[in-house]
Amino acid sequence: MKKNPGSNGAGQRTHDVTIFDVADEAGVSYATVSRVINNKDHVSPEKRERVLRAMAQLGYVANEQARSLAGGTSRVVGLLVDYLSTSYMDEIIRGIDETLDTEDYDLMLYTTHRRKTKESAYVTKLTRKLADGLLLILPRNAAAYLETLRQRQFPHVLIDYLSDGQNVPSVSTTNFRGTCDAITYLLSLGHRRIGFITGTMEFGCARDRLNGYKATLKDHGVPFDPQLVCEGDFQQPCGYLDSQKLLSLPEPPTAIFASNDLMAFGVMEAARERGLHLPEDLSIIGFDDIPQAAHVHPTLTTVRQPLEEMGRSAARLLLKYIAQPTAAVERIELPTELIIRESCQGPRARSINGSQ
Amino acid sequence: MKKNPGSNGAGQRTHDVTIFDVADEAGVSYATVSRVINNKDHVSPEKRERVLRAMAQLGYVANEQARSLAGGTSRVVGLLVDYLSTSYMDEIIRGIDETLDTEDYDLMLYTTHRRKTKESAYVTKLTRKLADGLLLILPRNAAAYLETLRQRQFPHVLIDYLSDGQNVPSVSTTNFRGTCDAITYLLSLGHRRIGFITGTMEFGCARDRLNGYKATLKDHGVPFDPQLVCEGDFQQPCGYLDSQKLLSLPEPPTAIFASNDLMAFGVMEAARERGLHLPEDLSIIGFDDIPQAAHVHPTLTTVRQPLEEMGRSAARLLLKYIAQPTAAVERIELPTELIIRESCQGPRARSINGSQ
DNA sequence: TTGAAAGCGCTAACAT
DNA sequence: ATGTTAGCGCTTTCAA
Repeated sequence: MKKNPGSNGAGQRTHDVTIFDVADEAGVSYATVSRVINNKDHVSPEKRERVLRAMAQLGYVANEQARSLAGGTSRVVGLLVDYLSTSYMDEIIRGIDETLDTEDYDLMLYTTHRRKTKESAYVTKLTRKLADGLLLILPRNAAAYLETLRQRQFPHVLIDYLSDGQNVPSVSTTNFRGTCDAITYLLSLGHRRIGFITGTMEFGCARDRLNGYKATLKDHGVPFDPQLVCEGDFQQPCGYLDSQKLLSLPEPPTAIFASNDLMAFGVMEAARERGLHLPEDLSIIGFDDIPQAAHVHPTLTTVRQPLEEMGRSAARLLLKYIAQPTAAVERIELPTELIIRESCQGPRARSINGSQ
Repeated sequence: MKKNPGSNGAGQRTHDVTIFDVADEAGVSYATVSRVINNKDHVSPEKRERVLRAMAQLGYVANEQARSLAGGTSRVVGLLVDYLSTSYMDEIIRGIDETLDTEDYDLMLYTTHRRKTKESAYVTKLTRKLADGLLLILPRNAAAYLETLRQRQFPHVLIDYLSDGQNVPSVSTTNFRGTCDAITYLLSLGHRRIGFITGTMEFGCARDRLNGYKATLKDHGVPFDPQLVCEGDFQQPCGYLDSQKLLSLPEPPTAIFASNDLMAFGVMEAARERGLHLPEDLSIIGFDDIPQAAHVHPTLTTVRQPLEEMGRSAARLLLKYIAQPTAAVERIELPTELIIRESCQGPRARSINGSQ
């Protein structure tokens, strides 16, 4: 006794409307309905029209689970992130969303909240056909499962992951170059003692930025002073703390480069608390250009990463791998751009040009 | 000619390991394997053991799509949010995650990015068995689909949604009471001119906070001055702008209540830019107690919402509705708590006690 | 306790 | 162009 469409004795609807009901209503076979749903050829305009009307009338909505089971594709993309609280993530996700949306893909979110081991567990789960592909933003433990992903030919793209040497599908930006631009700019303003607050050093992007700093100083014949470098963690409080340290130096920096905007905000805070005027007494430069950067005071000069575009590129690349899993590994590197706002100017006292 | 398990002529594995393979390996029927997977009774310890071993050995992972199709439950919960960039969201999501994780549920994320109409579209989609339940944080357009959800008995819980009067499953906090506490505190410090920056007024929580402000003033016999109220939008730049306005008043406030921490940070910025010392020249109080509140300088006095607990409660309530869809509508209201830190003190000049 | 068998709603190959 | 049929991997009766 099948819980059958149509025949519901009592007043209440017993089940959701299926492809079957639509077929009934339109007076065609349910294969035809399937064809219409999937926009296949070989359906007469007239029947297509009838099916469409029946669908609308019945309020048919496809059961994704069933489509997935039958067709082997879930139209879901897994997204693995550490945490969500920064605009950095939000901007990237916006880009991902946008791209996936046009292709009618959904996003499954897994936040590890810094529980490193969660990453692998989630990856295993997603891989099992729950998702068609996997996007990872700033993964911490990628090495643990990257090989599995590759072997299983499970489509995946990493965002902002730089594994020196490894050939992994990824989207990143010109971290090295971007930092060079920033430091060069500071140098051109006359700064010679430039403080540097790193990001979390386990990330390749953080290392690249530090390297950019060192290389630029060297290029310009400015000696590298290890005292001017503090290790940060990409969080605002750390920027605050590190800059305290930097500003307490016997010979403090006249400018500080923070490896992301959030830490730059911390620097601003510390500077202001010491009664320094910005940017007269201290130039500050960040990295990312999150929306907030344009809204602090003074507005923050920073190295812009095209976050939204990173998300879009990653999603597009992933979609490509989903369509053809054997496509060659691509490593997309998007250009950064120095956005000059108000937070930097020439150094006050020991100015190179000795003015004032 | 079925693409059959086991019999893969060539070297390569043709398919993922299924319940079928496990049954083969363990020498039992696949129904038994299903029983083991679902922790059902009526399986001899010995066979259970064998199945378990086979599963481990083969690295079996269930296909959630199939389980869902067959069993009618997807073990997925949909989460609808506007945007992600604030700790507010992250904290709540952390709580949701935690609870769902223990019950082995996954989270499907839909970010509307302020595109109001997206909400309804997503709700329809999720509803169609893609998810077992739906969680909405601060929905903007809830009225549009709440009735449908109710009629279909689709499990859903709204977070921080206050529809005056409507009986909707939800989790919120004592917005009114929390604001009263904050204003009372400011009053007790001697403040009489207290600026108020509202949240987005379309949200019930924002309205409740404003009401709390008005009620408290009235209770204490302090006349309400409309000039002291500015409409905000829960974003930092707005806090900055609104406080500029407030501080430019002929008779500026000696304290400002911002309807969330983010806007309070904006107030701090504006105050500092004007050369005001905090908290001597201006007391500032926020709402939320996002992690950052403890890390700014001065540390922010604020009305704490138990964000993570809100997430947990909402998830728990949703799980309950999933288990029994006809359970009575519950509206959970969690208590807020005034967290006193450094950003408030008595007013300087026109002090009540006339000291200094 | 265990196995056999019938679907869940759909896609895709195969007929017609 | 359209219909028929065989599964996708699993849960769940129903027998045994």
